[in-house]
Amino acid sequence: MAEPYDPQQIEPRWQEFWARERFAAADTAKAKDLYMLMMFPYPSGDLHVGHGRNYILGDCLFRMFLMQGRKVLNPMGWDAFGLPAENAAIKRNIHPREWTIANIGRMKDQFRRWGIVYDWDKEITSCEPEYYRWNQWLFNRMLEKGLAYRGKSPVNWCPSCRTVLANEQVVAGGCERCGTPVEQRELEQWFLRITSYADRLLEGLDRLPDWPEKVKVMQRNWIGRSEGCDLRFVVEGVKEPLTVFTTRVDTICGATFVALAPEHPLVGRFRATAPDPDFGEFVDRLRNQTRLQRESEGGEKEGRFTGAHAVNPFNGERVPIWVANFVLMEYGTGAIMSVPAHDERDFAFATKYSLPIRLVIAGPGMGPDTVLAEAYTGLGKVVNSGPFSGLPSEEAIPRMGVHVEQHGFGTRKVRYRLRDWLISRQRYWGTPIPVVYCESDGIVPVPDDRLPVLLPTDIAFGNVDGNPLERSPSFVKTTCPKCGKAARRETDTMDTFVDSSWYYARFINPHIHDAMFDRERVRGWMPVDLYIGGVEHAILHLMYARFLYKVLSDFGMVPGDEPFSVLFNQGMIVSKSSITGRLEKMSKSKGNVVAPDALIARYGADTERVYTLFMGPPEKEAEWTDEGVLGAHRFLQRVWAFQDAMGGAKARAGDAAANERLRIATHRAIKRVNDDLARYHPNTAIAAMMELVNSISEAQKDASEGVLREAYETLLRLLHPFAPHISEELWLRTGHEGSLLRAGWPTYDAELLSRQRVTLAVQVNGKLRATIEVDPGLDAEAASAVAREAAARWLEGKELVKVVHVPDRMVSLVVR
RNA sequence: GCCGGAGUGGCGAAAUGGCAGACGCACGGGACUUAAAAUCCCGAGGAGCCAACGCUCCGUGAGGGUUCAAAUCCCUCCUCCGGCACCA
Repeated sequence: MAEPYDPQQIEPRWQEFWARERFAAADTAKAKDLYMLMMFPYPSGDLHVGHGRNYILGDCLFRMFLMQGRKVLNPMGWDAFGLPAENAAIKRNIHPREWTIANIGRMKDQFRRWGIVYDWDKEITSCEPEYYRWNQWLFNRMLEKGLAYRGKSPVNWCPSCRTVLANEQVVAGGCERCGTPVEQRELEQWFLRITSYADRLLEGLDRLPDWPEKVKVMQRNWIGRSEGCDLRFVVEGVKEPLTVFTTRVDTICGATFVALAPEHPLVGRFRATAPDPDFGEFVDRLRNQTRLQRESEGGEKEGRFTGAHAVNPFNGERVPIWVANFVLMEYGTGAIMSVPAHDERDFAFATKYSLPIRLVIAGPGMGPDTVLAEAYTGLGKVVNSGPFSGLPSEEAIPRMGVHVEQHGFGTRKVRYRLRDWLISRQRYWGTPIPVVYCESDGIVPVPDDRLPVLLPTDIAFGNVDGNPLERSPSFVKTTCPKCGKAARRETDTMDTFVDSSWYYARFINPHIHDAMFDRERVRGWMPVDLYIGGVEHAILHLMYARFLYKVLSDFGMVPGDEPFSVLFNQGMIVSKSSITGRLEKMSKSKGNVVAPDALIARYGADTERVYTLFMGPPEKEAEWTDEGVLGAHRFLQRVWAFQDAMGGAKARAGDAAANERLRIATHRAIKRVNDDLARYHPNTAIAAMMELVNSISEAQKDASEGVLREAYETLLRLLHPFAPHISEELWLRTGHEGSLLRAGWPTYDAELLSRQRVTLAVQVNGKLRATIEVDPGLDAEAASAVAREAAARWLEGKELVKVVHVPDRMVSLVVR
């Protein structure tokens, strides 16, 4: 009898073995085979079982690929810059670097204890100068091409994190990280011109069939492309024209007023002349509102007449100009032509302020004189619009667009919701933006040969306002690279999403010192063939990475223009919160974190791995339960117990039928595990292995030694990617030398499976009436004959009208 | 409001046009045990009929449709989750 299954005794030994044998080492100097990658994590410290899902799934696939003899690059690194390190520094009075490095150590250790193997020779830590200097180098290139620029605009400011944020980092009006309502501030900041790539970012999505539809839709919505016209209205008494943007130029003759955003530059001119005495006060109130405050007003429309009028270029009509709270300065031109008949907001506004509503689009069942109870926003027939009346909207839009350009009323224009990427952060723990401000030369980039601009270490962290970098005289005070005179260094650092936008290319040969990455090898190894990570990065990371990859592509530095061929989003693991009582993502504040340590001590890492992979399809959310863990453990214990039974079968010929049954079960299991892993369904692959375990159990007493051995050793090989420690240990005890990782991946005997008798379902009028065992490959006539016999009872006295035969599956008899 | 995704036993789920509920959890019964745990074996969607072997009907959120055949495809609706949201 073997001793009881004790993971504590076997797991550490194999973990050391895999590390020592460097199974994960990939030689990227050789031709590419496969590049798989998990999104590199932020080293926040301890990992819980929810984090494990991502890495365990990746390791499972990686081990299968290795067993199949593939040469796989599977690296890991650290997205090591970021605010939590800085906050920890303030709180505990240690340097962010120290905190970060300590966390990296802990997380690496956790990976090891999970039995996860990476090619650690390729490790990247993004807070190291050897990495971040290439952020600076890339910034210089983008500056040269006009893709990086300094601009003044209203930006999102998080008062808690004390930094500006990109649009993408504002969620429901609050800071993505801490939830604090974001304020608008007019600041001069650095931007990357992602909007010039908007169309290519959209178009590229169509060439990514193996990305989840959900992610592509989210990116399309975020980019928010709309085609329309910029139209110039002449404003009475004002020289420069007022430009509005519309996607519905076919409705222009229904424009009964023009509305401006409170922040619109023209608004100031009307302060003195506007008829309402509270005009100025009204405008100031709206301007001071945060986004959140505006939203909380629940869409209530509000506005004031400016006293001024504009002229509709199409029909020469004089319409009043209003200031309205629902017009956004951030989108379009900050001014709109309002068509109450065909826009819900305009309708509500016109109703409230008794402005005229004129029908110009007749929908189904409507005529030119139809009185509307609500806005009709669909397409239809143009009416009340002079020469354009009678056209359907679909035709009117392009025709009137041409008319606009021919008569100089404006231009056709494509606009996007997407804003340029604001990368300045008023924080210490990030890549310094490599720029110097000089009295005489203005903005001067730090030349490449003086990179990296290093983060200074003489920093006092504390709960004070402003970027800590501003308080480092050695950093701020510098000289102008052009004229050599005293100058001030930029103290903002880059958004850490810059770091994660190109790291995958550096992984291929990360120790290169004279370049951002090894262009030759990158040409051979990009794109990433399989990218695994959480859906929370659907917009932020995945769009920035696609953008910078396209930039690098334009620089001729990378092949193709999409970095990730296949994207797999694993679902979250949730568990019941002791605070809210609901299923929540694991977090300390929700009191529902399951830490791996106790679990591994009690049941072993293999149990956690098997349970994690068995919980459900990995792309779906799954609930962690302690009972489920037990089931996974029992499964491994049953596998462990087989080592005794194998001895009992020595030199036995066994029962022929039992032998046959077990062989079929074995080969069916191989096929199913293969098929299921190929479609990323480890859950059903494990179910297939459980069935094989059941079959081996049944056959233990009467199958031959050879057949039992084949079944058992096949099981160990199939099991390896899921439960690597126990499978290696049992493989060794079975008398094999060396690692299962080099033992090859089992293949199934297709011929054996194809000659098995099959069960035919027999239906009569769509209802299952019998099942019959037949030889495979039975033709329609023969199948129909046996089916008629089996279902004779239901055919009596009826006329057989039709027979449908699905080979080896079913016969459907239709009777009257 | 718009856009996506989902809804199947007590629970996690499987089956993507062809035998609904594989596999597992929890549960019930039995074996082993002084006992318990562990382990092993058996049972199980619901309703009804039968002494029994078995048989019948119903059943994948609701309703309709296509089909010999629908969890799966189509239409209408409901609920939940996620994303975007005064985007002109």
